[in-house]
Amino acid sequence: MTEVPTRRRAAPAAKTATASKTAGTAKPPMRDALVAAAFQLFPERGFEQTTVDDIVALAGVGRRSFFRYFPSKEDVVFPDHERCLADMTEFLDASADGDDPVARVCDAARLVLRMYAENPAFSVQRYQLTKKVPGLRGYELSVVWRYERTLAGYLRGRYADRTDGTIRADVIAASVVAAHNNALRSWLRGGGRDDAAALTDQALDLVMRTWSGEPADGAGATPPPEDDVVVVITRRSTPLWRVVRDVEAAFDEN
Amino acid sequence: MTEVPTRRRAAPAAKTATASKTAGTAKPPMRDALVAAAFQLFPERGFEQTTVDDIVALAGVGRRSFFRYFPSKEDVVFPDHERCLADMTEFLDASADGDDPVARVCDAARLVLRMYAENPAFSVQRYQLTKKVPGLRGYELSVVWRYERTLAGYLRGRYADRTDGTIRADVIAASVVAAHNNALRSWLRGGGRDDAAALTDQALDLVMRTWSGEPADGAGATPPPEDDVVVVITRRSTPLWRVVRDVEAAFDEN
DNA sequence: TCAGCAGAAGGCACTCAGTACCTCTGATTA
DNA sequence: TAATCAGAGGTACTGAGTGCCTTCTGCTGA
Repeated sequence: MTEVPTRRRAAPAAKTATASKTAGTAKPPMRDALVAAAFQLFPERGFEQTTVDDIVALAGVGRRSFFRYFPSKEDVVFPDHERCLADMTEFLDASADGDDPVARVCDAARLVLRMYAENPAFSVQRYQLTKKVPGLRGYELSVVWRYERTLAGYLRGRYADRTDGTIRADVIAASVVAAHNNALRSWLRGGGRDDAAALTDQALDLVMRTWSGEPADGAGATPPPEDDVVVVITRRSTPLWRVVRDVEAAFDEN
Repeated sequence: MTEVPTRRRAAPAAKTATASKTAGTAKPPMRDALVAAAFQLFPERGFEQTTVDDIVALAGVGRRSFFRYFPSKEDVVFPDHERCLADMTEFLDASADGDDPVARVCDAARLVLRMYAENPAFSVQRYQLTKKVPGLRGYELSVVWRYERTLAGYLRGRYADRTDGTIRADVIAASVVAAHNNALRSWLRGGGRDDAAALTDQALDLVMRTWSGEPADGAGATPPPEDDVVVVITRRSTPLWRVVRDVEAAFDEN
């Protein structure tokens, strides 16, 4: 049996969810059954060699039902992105004017990585698929594009007063997505065993250092003022709490 | 009637056949006839409402021939990208080590815009299509992705000696593509009447100012060289939890 | 308790993209 | 003139995706 992403989604299955409450044990909703069946077959035969008929036969449901839950065969490979996209939109909508816009979109990108990291085995399996199937790669690109446009839309709003607002928004959004994808891919290549959050932070750090805290209109990438930089030199053997204390002290200086 | 990239009507195919032998990459006229027929029908009925049978009927050729020239129905909408991609690869391969890598990829991006600008009417018509047909947008994304990977591949080579080489390459490539697309879209929205080159220069200027001429190998939490010493470079504005995470990640490395 | 209702699921038939395989035709060459 | 070869057409097939209708099931109100 194959792992299935966290059970969150369920627009059509909402009724079933409440109904299953009375029934005690929830029977696996059809959507999850289809994903499970698909991800049992894909690694065996490959994506293209697996027909929708194969999937519905294994799941024991009618063919027509497949397309009720997934508009296309590709959609079954990315069952959670709609939800994640909604989360990201919501997260950005909840942003305050005082926030650093760049930091905000970086945090929004972290939501996506968190979704992947919630089910490492599933994510890695999917990565194996998307790597070799051009159709799936194309689908993934359109998903990524929607994330990028969401981030860019937010930034365009925040940079509305700048003359170079839209282009700056687009470029920063692209940078964030590229950095995120870089981290995500290296995490996936590592089999999902590394610390995904740390990888992401490291990748987004370049974006933050480059784009964050640029108030002036039309100014290039101004390196941060010297006094803002804190250098910490320590040893691996030092207890973490002591490092934290020292960093905190350095931050508080002046 | 519709404009087509390189106009060559399909009539007696004999002479062109011998010509193509000498010219090497000269396009068979049937290919152009198919593109012309497609772009006559698409604006009338829409992309999805036009079947391949409609196109071949109008072009007066067999259905099988369509798929000999275009692997998919979408391909007929982007008949020149393969060539442009090859040009870009060639251009980057011809780069010298002394060149500024960022300036080089910006120039490579200009090649793409130049291709669009060669046939403004055709480009604008295609833009109208891709805007409203999700399938075509997806196809376009995969084309853009290939350009981006080409640029990133070049930059990865140029930044091979940097610790943050791959991520820097990916982020800069994404920035260049985003800036280019921003300019391209505003040119297309303007009906292809503005000065495309000027728009592109303006857009790429932000990328140049931001990324060009940054020799130093900057990094957040740099992985320890060989001994126990860990160097963390951060900024006061960075949230403490993130610093802690970076330090932790640096400690865990190796 | 039952009729009726609504929504979820199944079934059927259809369109169309894309492929495999074969034939035909016309030009070139031995 | 015969052999060959490449480009084009034709036929039949698979499989994704859709429209429409039927069936089932669980809920609700009389």
